[in-house]
Formats: sequence, structure tokens, C-alpha cells
Amino acid sequence: MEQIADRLHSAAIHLLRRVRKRDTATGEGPARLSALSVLVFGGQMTLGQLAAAEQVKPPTMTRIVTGLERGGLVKRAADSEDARRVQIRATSKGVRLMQRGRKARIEYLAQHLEMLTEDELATLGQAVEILQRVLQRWT
Amino acid sequence: MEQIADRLHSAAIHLLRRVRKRDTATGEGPARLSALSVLVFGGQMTLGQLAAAEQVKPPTMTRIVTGLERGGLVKRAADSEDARRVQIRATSKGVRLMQRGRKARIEYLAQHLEMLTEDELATLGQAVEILQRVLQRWT
DNA sequence: CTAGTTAATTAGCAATGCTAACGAAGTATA
DNA sequence: TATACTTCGTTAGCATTGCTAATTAACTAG
Repeated sequence: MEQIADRLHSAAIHLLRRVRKRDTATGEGPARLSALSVLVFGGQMTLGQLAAAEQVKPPTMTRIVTGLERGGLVKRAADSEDARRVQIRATSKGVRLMQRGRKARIEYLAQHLEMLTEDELATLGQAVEILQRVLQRWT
Repeated sequence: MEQIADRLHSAAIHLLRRVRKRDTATGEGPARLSALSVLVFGGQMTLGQLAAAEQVKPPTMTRIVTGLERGGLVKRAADSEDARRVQIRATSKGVRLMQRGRKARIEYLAQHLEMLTEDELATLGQAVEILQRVLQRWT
């Protein structure tokens, strides 16, 4: 169990380090791409909600959103019910960039999974589903 | 294949985000802990080798090593064969901190893997090994 | 109406990634 | 041997991304 936990951690670190390089080809950093992804799939939300979804503090999200807005990828809009809140939504340009980046990332990853046999790929697929369940229940 | 790649990426991101908080309890950042881990398990090596192992450019590794050295966790030493090289090795303090942090992280992770059945855990273990092979051959 | 709470921002620190430019050391070649 | 090239690590300087503390604006309770 401990060995699996340790290796899992190490593998996750190194996998992401490699993928990150492909991601930066979009011209945006990982935090911005991840936040943008949440907005595209989750729809419009307040800055605070976005910060919570990304497990990040509000000041950090303020800066991420500012960067995305400067690139024309998201828009800030006033909340009609509570003037303290700021609604954030992805622009169509943001949606397009996100989908493009996602496609490139997936292709890159998939390309390196091609060395695997059918059985190995199936095992990996099952493991990912198991992991998703673990993460879902994780507080 | 693409779906597995996509989910694998997402799972890796969310797994690390959760573990990161436990890790920072050691007082060192993730890049330093990861480099230290390589040194503890791989033994003494040059700065360039360490940078390559961590998939990072030499200037970045210079700064990581400087930070670790300031904390007394690693030592720089001259290379007897090539004076351009700098050998880096973990100090006993570094080894201790790394093992302590590792223990905490693994326990934290393992605690969340306890919800799995024996079969699921075995699948996860196989998948991690498969992933390690993929990463090893990844250019 | 005043006091407290909440949402977002600003300011400022630290860690991590990069490229460009440099010096020191090793290697190869005329 | 002397000159030119290459390699290794560092320095300098930039951008991103995490944090806490303090501020401003707006809402809420008493």
C-alpha cells in the first residue's frame, strides 16, 4: 500500500511536468488553463467560487482572472444581486483556446501511451477510474 | 485512449493539489522536496544530472540546490575528474527530512486508499508500474 | 444607524519555471 | 602549442503562481 502511494505520487509529479510543457504552447500558464477549464465546463461563476473550485485563495484567483481577462479569454461582469460579487465567464475566444489546448495535450499524452499493449492500457483505464472515485470522496 | 489520457491528466492534477498541502508542512516547496528525493534515492550526482532527472533547466536546478543547501539539506562538492562539475549529495539532515515528509505524505495518501478493495489496489499498483515505464521511455 | 461580516482587490513576499549571457574548464584541431 | 569550440554551472532578469495582511465596498444584524 505504502509503495503504491509513493510511486503514484512520483508518477503524477513527473507526468504533469512533461505535459506542462505542451500546455505552455498555448501561451498561458497551468493555473490559468485550469481555471479556464473550470469556467468552460462549469459555466459562469463568481471569483470566490472559482477560487474554491481551484483550491486556491481569492487573491491568487484575482490575479489569474486578471491575466485571463487581459488575454481576452474571460470577462468580468457585475452580479445583479450582490454588488460585491464579480461573475466570471469564458469568452468564445477562451472556449476555443481551451479546447485547442486540451486536444493538443490529450494527443501528446495518448501518443506516449501507444507503446502499451491492449491489456496494459485496459489496466491503466481501470486504475484511472478507481483514482477518480478516491478523489471524489476525498475531503 | 484519449479518454484515458484526459482522465489521467485530470486525476494527476487533483491528486497533487491535495498532497501538496501536506508536503508544505516540511517547510520546503515541492521542487526542492522532489529534487531531494532524487538525491536520497539516486545518491550523489552532478547538478546537470539532477536537472535532467527533474526535467528542469540547469539555472532552475542551481537555485533549487542553493535553497536546499541554505537549509543544510544538501552539500555541494567539487568533482575530482572534471572541475566544471559540481557533485550534489543529501546530508543526513536532508535524508531525515525527506523520509519524515515522505512518511507523512504516504500515510496521508494511503489513508485515502484504504477505501479500496484488494483487487482495486492491485490494479492501481499495476497501473503505476506501467506508468513508470511510460515515463522512463518518454523523451 | 452602528457594528460586524463578506467579497474582491491591492501590496508585498517567496518559490519555480524560463532565456540570455558569462566565466571557467575541458576537448579538438591546425 | 595555441586557438577555437564545447560543456557545465552560475548570474541576471523576466513571468507565473502560491501565500498573508490590509483595504475598500457592500451586505446584514441588532
